[in-house]
Amino acid sequence: MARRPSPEPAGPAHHDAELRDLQDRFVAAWGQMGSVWGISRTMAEVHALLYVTGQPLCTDDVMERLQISRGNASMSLRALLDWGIIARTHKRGDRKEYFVAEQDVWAMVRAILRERLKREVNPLLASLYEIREDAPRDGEAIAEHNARLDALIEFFETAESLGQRFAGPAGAGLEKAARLLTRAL
Amino acid sequence: MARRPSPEPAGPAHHDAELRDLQDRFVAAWGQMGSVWGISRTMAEVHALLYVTGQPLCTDDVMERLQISRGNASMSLRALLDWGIIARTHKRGDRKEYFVAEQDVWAMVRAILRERLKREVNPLLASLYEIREDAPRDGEAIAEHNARLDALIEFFETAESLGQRFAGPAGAGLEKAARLLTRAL
DNA sequence: CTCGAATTTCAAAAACTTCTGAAACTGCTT
DNA sequence: AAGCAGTTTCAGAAGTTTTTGAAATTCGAG
Repeated sequence: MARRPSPEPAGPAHHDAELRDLQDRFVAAWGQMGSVWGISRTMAEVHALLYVTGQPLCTDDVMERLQISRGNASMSLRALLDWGIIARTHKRGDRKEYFVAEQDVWAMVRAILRERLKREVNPLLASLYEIREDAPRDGEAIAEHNARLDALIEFFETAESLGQRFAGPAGAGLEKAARLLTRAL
Repeated sequence: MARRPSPEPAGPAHHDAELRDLQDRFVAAWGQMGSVWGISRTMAEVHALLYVTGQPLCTDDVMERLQISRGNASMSLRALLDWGIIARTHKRGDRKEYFVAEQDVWAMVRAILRERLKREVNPLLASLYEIREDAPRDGEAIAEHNARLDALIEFFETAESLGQRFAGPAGAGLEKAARLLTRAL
């Protein structure tokens, strides 16, 4: 069976290679970015590929296009599902799972923010609270130490609460916030 | 010569060990966090130590307290200087360099944001512009591809411009933004 | 229930990052 | 201008993360 028998009404043939090249360049750029954030380059590339093609792709498509192993493709796709920035789909009469990337950039960023708050900020706040609670209340050096911790705690509580408010899963919260700030003097 | 002959008017002796323990716990927590962001655990620990002690420390202090090599301490301190979240100082009649962490949390966060915009967002935007410019203008598939890139570009331009406005080196820009959002319905 | 396609898991290998420690360097002091 | 305290550099070692590929597992169809 042919791999992907013209997935949509084919455009002028000479554009296909060109498009593929542009997509590859985007995948590379986004992959670079990913490795600077906490996720692996490959995971970012898989996401980039799904985003930029805008089509449902299966594990084999991803493997072939990015030249990675089955295990790696499977792991990366799963991790992206956990982050909530890609979703499963199915094609009629095909047992395979296909994956599509969230196409709304703001929704994607909201999902990323939520996940990072959960993974990074919450545990940090928990540690800070613990440390703060075990601190004695007397002594000048201790008082200064506590003040420094409190300043940090206050900042992260603000971040957490703004995150809750503007990075919720539905709605235009984040986009609204951006507009509000853009217009503010 | 004694290492650090009571650097400030000593509090009750039994508190010193306790304070040290609290500081160590903070260093560990912040170090963890650092490794999730793009910086190395050690670099984050060095910063944590400087922040939480609030005192100027020299390379040897850092080496001893964190049990790391001279090279590592030197590299980490330098990287933190590059990020603009610690500064050099000197003590009268002492040839050594000492380092202090920025103590204002908001200023610290502004510095981190600025640096991350510069290192992560700017290069990505540059790549996106390049890819976008090389794209042909005709063909349906190409048009969709371009639309996806444009959505991303728009988002990162917004991020960049908000960053410019609210993460400037001086002033209360970021804190103001946070208050504005906190009060907004 | 059995078959087989699709997916997940995982131990080992490869790739990459961080750390060390000794040597090279810098620039102050005498 | 030699000595020296302090700092930086860097090649290799140690440690960590990522990737592979083959085996185990899942799950739908017959």
